[in-house]
Parts: sequence; C-alpha cells; structure tokens
Amino acid sequence: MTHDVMTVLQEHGIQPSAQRVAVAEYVLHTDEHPSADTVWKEVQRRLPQISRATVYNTLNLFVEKGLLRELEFAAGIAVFDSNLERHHHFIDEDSGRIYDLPWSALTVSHVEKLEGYEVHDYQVVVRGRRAPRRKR
Amino acid sequence: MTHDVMTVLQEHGIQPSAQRVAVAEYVLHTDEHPSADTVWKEVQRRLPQISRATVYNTLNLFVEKGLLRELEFAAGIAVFDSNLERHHHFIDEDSGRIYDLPWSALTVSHVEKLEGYEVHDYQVVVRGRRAPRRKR
DNA sequence: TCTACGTTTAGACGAATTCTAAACTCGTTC
DNA sequence: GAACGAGTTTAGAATTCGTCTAAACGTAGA
Repeated sequence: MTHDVMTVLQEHGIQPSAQRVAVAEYVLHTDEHPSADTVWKEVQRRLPQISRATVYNTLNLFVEKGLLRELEFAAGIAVFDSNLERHHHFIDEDSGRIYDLPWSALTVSHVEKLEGYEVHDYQVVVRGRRAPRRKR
Repeated sequence: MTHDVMTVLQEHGIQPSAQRVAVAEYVLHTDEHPSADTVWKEVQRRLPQISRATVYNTLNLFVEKGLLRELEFAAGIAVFDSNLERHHHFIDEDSGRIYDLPWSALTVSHVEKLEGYEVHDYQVVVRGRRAPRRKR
C-alpha cells in the first residue's frame, strides 16, 4: 500500500517524503471529499508532528501535479447571484469569473430518477474560456 | 434607477435605507457574480463610510428575502477529490457531504457547442437528500 | 418630544489559508 | 566524513473572509 503510493508520487514527479506519503495515503484511499483541514487532522493521527503548512503545501502540490483535483465548484468564497431564474454556470478558467448560461441552453437527462437520491435541484457547471470575438 | 430599487426592496418587505439601496443598486445591476467582499469594496466607492458588517448583513438579508441567491456551489472551504475520472457530484443538503455520481448516470446535451464559449470540462452538480434505505 | 425598534458602526473574534524565515534532510562533492 | 546546496518541513505570524457584539444612530409613531 505504502509502496503503491510511493510509485504514484514518483510517476507524477513528486519526491516522496514521509509526510507526502502519509497525505497521499489518506487522500487517495478515501472516497470522501475532505477539506484541507480534515486532511490535516486525519494525517496527524498517523504522523502527529506534521504541520498544517505542510499539509496545505502538499495538497496544493498534488493538485498542481495532477494527482488530485480541487473541487471546481468549491469557490472558497460566498458568491451572490441576482439571477433568480434557474440557470447553469460557466466558469472562466482565466479570470475565475462566473457567467450565467440560460437554462434552455443545456439539457440533462436521467437526473430526476437517480437511484438512491432525492433530487431537489441541479445545474451544470461548465469550465473553459470565453471565446474571443463573439457577442455576449 | 434608485427609485426602481427602492420599489423592489419594498416589494420584498425590506426597509430601504441608504445603505441597502446602495448595495441593491450594485448587486442587482451587475451580471457578474461578486463575492461579498467585492460588493463591499464596490459599494464603498459610492458610500465610503459603509461598514463591512452592514454589507454582509444586507447581502444575507437579501438572500433571506429572496432578492438574491447565494451560489449553491460555493462550499466555503477548499475540498479535494482524488477521483480523477470524470464524474458528477451530489451534495447532500442535510450533511453537506459530497458524493460522486458516475459519469454515465447523467447525460448533458448541447454542451460542446455552447455559443461563445470554449468548453474544457463540465459536470452536473445535483443537490438533494440521499434517499433512506438504499444500498450505496 | 419621547419611545421603541430597526439599522449601522467599529472593532473584536474566529476559522481557513498563505507566508516567512529558520531548521532539517539527504544526496553529492571534495 | 565534513561541507555544501537543493528541496522539504516547521512554527508561528500574517492575511482573508465572514460573524458577532455592544454601542450609537435614525426614524416612525404615540
């Protein structure tokens, strides 16, 4: 298991220190979606002396190296929307800006009958770049 | 314009103070999706003495009164995902927990040919409740 | 005018995250 | 094997976003 993780790190060009292995071990073997602080607390149970900064650095490194993804829609700050109609969202990867997409622009199938889930609402989050020279 | 906004506030049962009008004016007439702090900074340009707490209170009041929506996917904390395969997400409204939905569970149509946008990635974000008594 | 209630304010507070500078590790060179 | 240097980790300070508090303020109605 530990060995696996070391290989994965190396394959991504990450020097496998003890701390990084411990973080990777936790983060790659959970199907939860832990926050950075949760990762810190969990990893501390195995490696009590690990510092918070290391965990944050490591997670950011993993994201940078493609080992992990930061959840696209976890913006980190509260964002407000004066458009009360249902609509989807487009996130510009360059600027981080969020644009509205009309509800009718996209269609999602099967969403109401998801097995095991009671659906109250949904939307599509699209990421990319606003194409140049097009009227808005 | 100011008059418009005052009417809107009153229609939502909000006492229209100078500060609230200024916030409403900015927030209802932008198609950006400003963060609370951005709103504060913008409104300060018109009303330099306005305090941060007022802006936050006002925004929350507007959300409560249905004038504004807080963006559903702004989780407030960075969350990481070790599942690098494409997948959708389900957010449990009770617990705030995030679950993965297999990519094949949902289909989105028209997304690749969105006019004016260069699409790199997309996903569906579903909110609701996990249905009781179902195997995961 | 007086009262009462709602509103605004500055600043303290707290949580999440980043920054900084020093200390540590470890492989390489002399 | 001592000295070096690059990379890594550390504690704690700093920053940022957001909430809370208590006092001051404003204003509508008796």
